[in-house]
Amino acid sequence: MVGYHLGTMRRYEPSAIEPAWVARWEAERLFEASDDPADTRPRFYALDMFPYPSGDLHMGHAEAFSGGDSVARYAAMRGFNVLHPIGWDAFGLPAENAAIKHGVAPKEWTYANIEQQARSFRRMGMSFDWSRRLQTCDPEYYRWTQWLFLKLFERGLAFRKGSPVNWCPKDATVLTNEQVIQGACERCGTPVERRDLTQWFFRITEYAQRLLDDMDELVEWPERVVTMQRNWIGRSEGAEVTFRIDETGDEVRIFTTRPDTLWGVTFFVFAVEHPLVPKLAELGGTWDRVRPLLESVRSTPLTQREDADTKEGVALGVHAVNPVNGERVPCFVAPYVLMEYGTGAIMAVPAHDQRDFEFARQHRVPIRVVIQPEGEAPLDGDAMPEAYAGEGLMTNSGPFDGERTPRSIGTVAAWLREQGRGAPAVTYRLRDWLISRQRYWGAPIPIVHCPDCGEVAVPEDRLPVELPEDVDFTPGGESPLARHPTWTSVPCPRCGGAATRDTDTMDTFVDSSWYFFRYCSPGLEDGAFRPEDVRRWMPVSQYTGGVEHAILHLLYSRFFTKVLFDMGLVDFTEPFPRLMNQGQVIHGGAAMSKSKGNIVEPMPIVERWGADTMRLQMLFAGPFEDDIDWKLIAGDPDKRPGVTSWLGRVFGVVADAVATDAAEPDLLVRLTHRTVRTVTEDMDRFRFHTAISKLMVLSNEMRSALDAGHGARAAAEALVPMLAPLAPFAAEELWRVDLGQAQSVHRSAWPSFDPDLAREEQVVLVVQVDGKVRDRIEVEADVDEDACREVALASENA
RNA sequence: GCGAGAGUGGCGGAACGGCAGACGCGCCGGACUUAGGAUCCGGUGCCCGAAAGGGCAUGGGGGUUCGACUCCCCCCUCUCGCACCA
Repeated sequence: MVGYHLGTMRRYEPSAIEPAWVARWEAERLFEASDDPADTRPRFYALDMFPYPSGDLHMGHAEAFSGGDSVARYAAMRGFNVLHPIGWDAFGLPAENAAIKHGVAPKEWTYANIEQQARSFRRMGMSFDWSRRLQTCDPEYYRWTQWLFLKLFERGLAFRKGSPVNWCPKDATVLTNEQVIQGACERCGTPVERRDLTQWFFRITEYAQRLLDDMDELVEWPERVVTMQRNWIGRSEGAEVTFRIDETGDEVRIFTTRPDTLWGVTFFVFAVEHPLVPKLAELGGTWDRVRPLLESVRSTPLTQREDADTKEGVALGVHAVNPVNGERVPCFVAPYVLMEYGTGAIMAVPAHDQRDFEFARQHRVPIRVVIQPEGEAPLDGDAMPEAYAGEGLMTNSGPFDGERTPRSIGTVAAWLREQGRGAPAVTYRLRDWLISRQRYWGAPIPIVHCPDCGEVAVPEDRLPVELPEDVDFTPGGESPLARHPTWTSVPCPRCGGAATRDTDTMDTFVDSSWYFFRYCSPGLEDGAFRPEDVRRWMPVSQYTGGVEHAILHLLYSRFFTKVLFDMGLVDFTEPFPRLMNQGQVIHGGAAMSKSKGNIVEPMPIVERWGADTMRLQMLFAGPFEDDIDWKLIAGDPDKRPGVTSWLGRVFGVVADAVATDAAEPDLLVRLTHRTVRTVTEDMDRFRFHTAISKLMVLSNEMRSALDAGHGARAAAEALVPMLAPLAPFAAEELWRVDLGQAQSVHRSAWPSFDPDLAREEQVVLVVQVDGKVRDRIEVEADVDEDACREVALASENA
């Protein structure tokens, strides 16, 4: 029975069916989450990282949302009350650049792009609850971003301090690191300078330990994301030790992870920005040589600061006294010591730290060995080729000679505390979160600066502090808000006197650190969210998005959640216990970019072959978390994609299955049950590509059965719902039209299976002796090892 | 340098320690066609062989096991993070 199948009578025409189902689903309000307290279904919060509206959707969105939408639809079919919202992360610099470049207002540009993306999402058939849609640039949203700022301000978690920025002297404007190209302004080519501004910070460092601890117990994330966060927080254990400057009596604290090497200190180094440096250089008579160093570092753009040479540095002409042995060692100032980490000054042990070693060689400072490796020739400070950072026995270390390191680290730290010369200490690499941006298109910081009262919070009932629209975007000068003629002037909320608004706006990461709470109480006018709504929906059941947000966005959102917990507004501390990262979509081995001319866009594919094809191409390409090289999986763009042909065959096979009432062969019945079992396992683990391949096997077997004159109706009734999360339009069409179901497939139950029928019947046991195949025996699939051995030994034809 | 992950056909990729390469793309041959970018049938890891059949194969080398892509040790390569963090 070859040649034309009955199935060719049922044509698959995605462009004809897909838009009609979009309209139907919306009319039926199929994807709105239920807040009805009488709804007893367990809840499921399927969250996708919300997009930034720069133009239309790109392939990365198509990949991420194909996966996220499958998760949401599958959960609904498994009986969950699903919340699957969408919104836009809509503030940010690109809108301002568009204003400068094309003369279009940031607001117009942003909303036009959002509308475009919203249309594309609808066309793709994403199962979003559109009634909860939000945009972070809406005053009704950023009003609550500002409110959250004030809550942090009240708790002392928002504060101002001086901090350097990249500054272009010609354009008189602050530049982001990305706007600095090889030390020069990207727009005018002028060399960039550093400038200190007083800026707002969030005190995330106060939460460093909790951010670390909660990861161990409360989140199930990809290992690499956990590792990245852990490294970013960068906890180090060691000791704090106080040195005294001999010439002035100043006490200077340092942090070290190696207190066991204290007896090997031969010099002492200050960061260039350390406040004692000018005074000490003056006293030491070295100011003439120190000042040029300070100035050269000052004029180095922030982006190039870390390229500095480890060996660079200048002696201060003063000495520090080592508290453990009273020795006087020379002090230096050097760029390799960072003001931001630790205390901004270090003890230097060249024998056991490579950077100290190189510096010592350059500046002819003695190298003294205080850790000797065991069972090797003793190290000689004058002859060693590099620092020794390994284990060994302490030596030349007074009371601790012979102690074994690294165990001795704790011993020495405890001793320091007893002696009052220091104490065990912990330091983090994490720094406070700089949220000030000298930009227009962001949420204004709701603070008024009063000459008499200082920093005054804008009262909550006067939020939002709205962005003015009549601003000047021409480049140059201060930020548009600072230049505005009237917006900045405002009476002080406390004393009523003349005062000025803060003209900084907030980092857009602030906007995106709480949007998932807002989705729980859309449009709420008297609060950021209702605690009972958040209690019902959160924490998020499954978060889907790019690994590029592995550090900042996730860390900041976790921080906000912990602050809200401390405020008593939420009853959990981790917002996203489960996370999955989609891979990147690349093209020809490289990221897609305009300059490479290798951009492929999803919407033309959707228009030509259908949204289901686009989804299946993405999901079938490989594991969801792996990168996809479009060039390798897509083939000729004018040829019908393989997955489209498959959907066509599914249409044929389902139509044929409906048209016959012949009995189904046992083989097909068993395959159907087995497929339900294994596809369910795949969907539970987001193994979309293997789920699809198993559905292909089932549809192929159905074809064979039908061609042989058998039936396949029950198989079709299992196949179509399993297809629903992956190719929602095709499945809906087949379910409601061909299978004649009244209700949407997306609100029907996920198919179940009979464990007896779903069992693998038999497996072939290959008996090998010394690598040679001796026998092949059919055994029941679920026999245990002992039974196997018995059968094998019994049958062995040796 | 430190950390994480990965090496399987021409390609994307499958494979609770049990017939490696499922499923698909591509390619080859055929059918139907004015045509094929549509559809259908068959073949397709490599080598020897007309065939039957045999040999070799999961980055390399060891080990555990009746049996290893899978578990253990060493090495090589690649990708991705972080990178003067005291």
